[in-house]
Amino acid sequence: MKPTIYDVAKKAGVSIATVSKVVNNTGNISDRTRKKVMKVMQELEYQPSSLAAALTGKRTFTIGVLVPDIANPFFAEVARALENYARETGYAMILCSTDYQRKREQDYLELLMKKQVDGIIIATEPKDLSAFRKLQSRHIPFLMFSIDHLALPSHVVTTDDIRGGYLAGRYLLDKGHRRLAIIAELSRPSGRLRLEGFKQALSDQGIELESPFIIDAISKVEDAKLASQKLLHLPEKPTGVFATTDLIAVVFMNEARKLHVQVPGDISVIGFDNTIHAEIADPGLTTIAQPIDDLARYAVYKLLESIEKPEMPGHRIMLAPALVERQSVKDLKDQYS
Amino acid sequence: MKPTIYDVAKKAGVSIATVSKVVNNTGNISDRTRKKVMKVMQELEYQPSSLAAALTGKRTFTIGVLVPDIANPFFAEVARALENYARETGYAMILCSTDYQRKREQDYLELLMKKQVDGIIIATEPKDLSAFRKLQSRHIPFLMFSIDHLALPSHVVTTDDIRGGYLAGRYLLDKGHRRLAIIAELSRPSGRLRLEGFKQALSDQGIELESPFIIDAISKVEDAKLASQKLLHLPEKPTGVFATTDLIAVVFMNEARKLHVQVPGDISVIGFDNTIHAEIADPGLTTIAQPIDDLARYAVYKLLESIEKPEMPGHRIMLAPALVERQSVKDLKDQYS
DNA sequence: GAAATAAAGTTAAGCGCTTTACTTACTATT
DNA sequence: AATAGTAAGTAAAGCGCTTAACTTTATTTC
Repeated sequence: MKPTIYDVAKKAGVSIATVSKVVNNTGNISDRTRKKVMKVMQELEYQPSSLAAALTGKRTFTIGVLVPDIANPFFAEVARALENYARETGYAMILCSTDYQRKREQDYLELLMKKQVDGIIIATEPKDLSAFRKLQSRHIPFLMFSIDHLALPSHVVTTDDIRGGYLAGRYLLDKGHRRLAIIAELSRPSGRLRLEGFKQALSDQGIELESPFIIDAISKVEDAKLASQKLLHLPEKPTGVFATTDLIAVVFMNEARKLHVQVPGDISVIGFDNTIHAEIADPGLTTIAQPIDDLARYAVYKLLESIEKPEMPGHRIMLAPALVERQSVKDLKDQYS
Repeated sequence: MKPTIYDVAKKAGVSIATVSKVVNNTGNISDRTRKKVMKVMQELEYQPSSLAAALTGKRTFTIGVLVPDIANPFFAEVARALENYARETGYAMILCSTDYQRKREQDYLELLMKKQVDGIIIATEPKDLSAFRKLQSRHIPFLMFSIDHLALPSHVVTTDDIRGGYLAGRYLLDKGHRRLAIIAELSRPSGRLRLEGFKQALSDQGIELESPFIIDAISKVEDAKLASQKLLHLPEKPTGVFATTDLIAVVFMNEARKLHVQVPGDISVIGFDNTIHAEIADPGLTTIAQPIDDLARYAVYKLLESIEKPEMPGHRIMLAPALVERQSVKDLKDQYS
């Protein structure tokens, strides 16, 4: 049987209170006693039950992480980064894929509350605001990750999507591109913001993005294919395309190749997210990198902060994305390329 | 404050034992009382603390999952499938990426023990057997996923890698290929088994795989590039290549293209895992699919089974992989292709 | 209608820990 | 040597729940 604090106390000839103090490094314990207790703990391979500890008002040292789908490489990387920072601070992470379903979201939030997690990181667009209000009324700290939701007074840590779109646009312009198009996930806020930033960059140069050059797509292979084909069959093809996710960008490059349209020879492509897709793609995909590691660090630290001081008002932290240059964009001003 | 069982009991005018019985559907409770208690629970938004329940000897309804790296698409899909089946049975999943590091593995196992998880699924090659023996002596059920370890008497659920390699080999042979090569992850058991199966298929046809055609690689972009180049610069190039992971296969295809070697025109390629890479690749990558969903289902169910009856001896379940045909292999017997 | 049986509830102990309030044993101060 | 002050340790209550053992109430049986 797993040894308990009583076993340790008995074997060491002290009270359980003393053992508890040794374990938690609190109170006054002589060096002699401390050593004796530690030795016994070693011998018994004693491990305090965090369950019991949590029941007495201590933390559970567990956080919940809600993502839409962990099988999506972007969220997999997010989860990995979050996990790293959580582990560093002694926290375990319960992973929850909501699959964009309201029911799953609700179920998971309930589960997390039952388990009394210390806090929750939400990286999925909320379907059910009332569930979140319940978190609030229960004083369970939570934080929106990469999702901005004005209705919720929680902390928010997100990439500056507008800026990302702007960067993409300006980069293409800098490379001499003027006839531009975008394939954007308009069904998602981040997609719309990226579009907005992109438009902004163009209008700063007096260029307007016309609606045939704005194509809506979901970031799934099939849908991205259709969108790509639509774009590739435009009577007047753009010279530069911004896809709001790497997956869309890579699928676009494949479709282009099938039609003997060279990338970047005939059309330049820029993606978003800097996932493994961008790295593997051929040519390497120039893309806007979300600062995933920084986002994760801020997220975990902010969450722990509001676990400690629950009354803190929610901050909104927006981190700048960065351009990662690979080979998918041609410099039109460079006649040798 | 979060309401407790006492709050419910008081408001409903019954004892806490009665409330407990209503919650767990045990004992004898009249319909009238049950309804009354349920109503109060609703009003108070009462949620039983699984912490407290677990402390009284019940399950924690939490399992731990150890993977090497959740950011790796294959493990991301594994995690997703496991998560689905865990959730279905009311379990939460604590995710742990060991990063192939002994220290992290140990830390996480310790964490999971402290949290008193009901069981652990291990999808990473054990670095520290003694840690696992500790699990055994503590009677914490665990299960090896997609990893076979003879020293451990636990359940094992894995893909039949030998068979997978065999399938790959036979498929290439069926398509008329005779000069074959393999890029294999020889540092990992699964890679070695896949190689073995591949060799077997060839030797069944009286063909021997010679050592220049066996190239070792780690499943990372840089290393896969080097391995691919080595293969592509062989004086006598093979007509068919088996890469033991999709990532290697895709990188190989890219390197081939750079050298103006057509896939599948000049060289056919077959991968392993059927990850998103295979789907996105152009041409679509023919690959051996691991039955991830089935593996996950078996894994979760077997684990829960041994949580219920801890004394059951460990079974070894090996599921057959399946070939997924796309466009990366040319049929040499078909002169029109 | 009394005794036996079944149904519906309750009491109280215990799960493994933390923590407050308390006791005991020293050390320092005058 | 008496007093105060500090250091080291303990006793016991309580966290929110489950459950065995028990009591009370209702139902059946002859």
